Amino acid sequence: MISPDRGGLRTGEVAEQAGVNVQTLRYYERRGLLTEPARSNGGHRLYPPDTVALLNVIKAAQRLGFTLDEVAELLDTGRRRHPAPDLRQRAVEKIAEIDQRIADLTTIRGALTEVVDARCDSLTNCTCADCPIPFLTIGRPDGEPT
Amino acid sequence: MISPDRGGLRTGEVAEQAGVNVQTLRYYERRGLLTEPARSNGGHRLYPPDTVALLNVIKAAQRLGFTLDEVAELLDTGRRRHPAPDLRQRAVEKIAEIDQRIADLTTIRGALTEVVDARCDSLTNCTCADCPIPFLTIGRPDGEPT
DNA sequence: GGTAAGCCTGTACCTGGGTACCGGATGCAA
DNA sequence: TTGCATCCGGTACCCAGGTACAGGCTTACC
Repeated sequence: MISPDRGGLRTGEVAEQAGVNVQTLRYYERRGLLTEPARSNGGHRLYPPDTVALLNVIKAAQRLGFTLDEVAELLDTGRRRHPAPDLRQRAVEKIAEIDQRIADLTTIRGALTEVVDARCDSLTNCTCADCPIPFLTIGRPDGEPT
Repeated sequence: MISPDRGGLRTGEVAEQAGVNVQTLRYYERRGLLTEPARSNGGHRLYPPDTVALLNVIKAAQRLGFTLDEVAELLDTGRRRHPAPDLRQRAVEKIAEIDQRIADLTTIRGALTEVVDARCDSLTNCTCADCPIPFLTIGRPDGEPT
């Protein structure tokens, strides 16, 4: 089952091999993650074979918490052969972001635990003693009382 | 500066006291978080005074990580005077969700640390020895190789 | 050359939590 | 009664990351 060489992979082939929707390929092209591929005489896209690997890299970067804009930028600086301590720099920043998110979630978790421990039974008319709900000040923008 | 009693608070008053946009009140009404208030002869909404407190409760619940749909449901079961061990139950489930999110973030953090430690310099053409990027299998749906 | 699968562009839609704008009606104080 | 602030309903828009559909063209295979 050797596929015929037409000078590149077709959208459907790339999409299937990368485990991605066909529409997503065109979406990534619009977003600048994929450069515009060659075309057949009839106007069909013909992707270079390493496109599949590139898509896997993109998916890996997404799993690392980078947004598509960030991935596009990283790929772009890579293409331009910048001096590029860029990736490490970005990774360090991402780690800080993640630490912050974990800290926030931990705070919220603590508040939820309080709600459970106090045996709150209602958001608005909780009958439990020392109900913590009115005092939930997590991340409240101002210190105003409830 | 005693405001005249017209049988309820106007949207602008509620919005200001709750620190919320006026549009948000109508949005919450559509979403079922606020019941439809009484109206003036001219059709203007007149909210009962405890609406401000209710909005604070909603905001607190949001900060705990509940979606608006979940808050609406919790308020609804509260209104219907269900037996309602509901809130506790939901809180316990939320805690489990949060634990999962923290675990995911921790995994990602580990992978990012690897990238930083290995001194990766490019997403696609990293020149570092033992580059971990191709092996980033975090949360990959299938075990297929990169 | 026929036919079906695949691809093309363009546009609209989805989730979640709102925000903004429009033209017209109301509320309220002077 | 006049004038201005506020409110009304309806609709469109924002973010991110896609997905879906319509109507028409190309490619591939027999």
